[in-house]
Amino acid sequence: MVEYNDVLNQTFRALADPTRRAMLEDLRRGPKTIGALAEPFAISFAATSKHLGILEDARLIRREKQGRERLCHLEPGAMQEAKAWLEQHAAFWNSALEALETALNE
Amino acid sequence: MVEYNDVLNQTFRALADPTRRAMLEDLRRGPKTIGALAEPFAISFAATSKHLGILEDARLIRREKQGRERLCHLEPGAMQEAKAWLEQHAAFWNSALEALETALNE
DNA sequence: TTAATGCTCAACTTTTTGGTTGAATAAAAT
DNA sequence: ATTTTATTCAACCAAAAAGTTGAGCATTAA
Repeated sequence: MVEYNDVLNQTFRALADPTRRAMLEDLRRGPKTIGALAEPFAISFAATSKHLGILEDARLIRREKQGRERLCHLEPGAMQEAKAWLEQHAAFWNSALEALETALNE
Repeated sequence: MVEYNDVLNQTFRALADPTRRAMLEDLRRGPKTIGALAEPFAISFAATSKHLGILEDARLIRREKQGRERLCHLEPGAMQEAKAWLEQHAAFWNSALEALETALNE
């Protein structure tokens, strides 16, 4: 396997799982404990913890110890590179389609 | 595993692999045959064909039969949903940061 | 102090992924 | 007509991912 951009790899991989995306969406409503995040899913606590570990490795969230609980927060910034990658591709298409349009109008 | 958005799943999964991202980037320079796409990588023809199958399933490319070769083209549009997802998240952060800034300026 | 709660860790299983090789197919070149 | 070229297919393999269960560790509540 090629390995030249770990950040993009980790980000896209983290986002490829619907459970993890749902957790990120959940966290937009504010910080939550692991238990609260696990609740909507039919998976074990440990599985949830693993998903959050992947999100944390990808710097998409941060886990903060708070007494015996752990609060998860969204982490800004990590998504930027992935977003930039997609936008660059979209830009390619926009310009390609514009060129086509221009050509058709001639 | 939860399964409520196959399009996002497939797109992000397809983009999570660096070989596949490199192939997409390669295709921005114009359509290429499978052989040409395989060339920069130390993997077999069959492996390349599989990667392209995943990209095709995700509607990121299209394979067009052309004689005994197959030309691959980038496919616009499929990336939009993934891009929109990321932009929505980024927007969340922008507004959160703006709110913070406003609060600090008071 | 003991019991319960919130979470992680370690070991294990199953499924998916990314790769291989060799045979099959279809078109092009000889 | 035969061979070479371009690609796919099928069967397989190893490693990674996603899940499980049960033990272990802090912290809080009784």
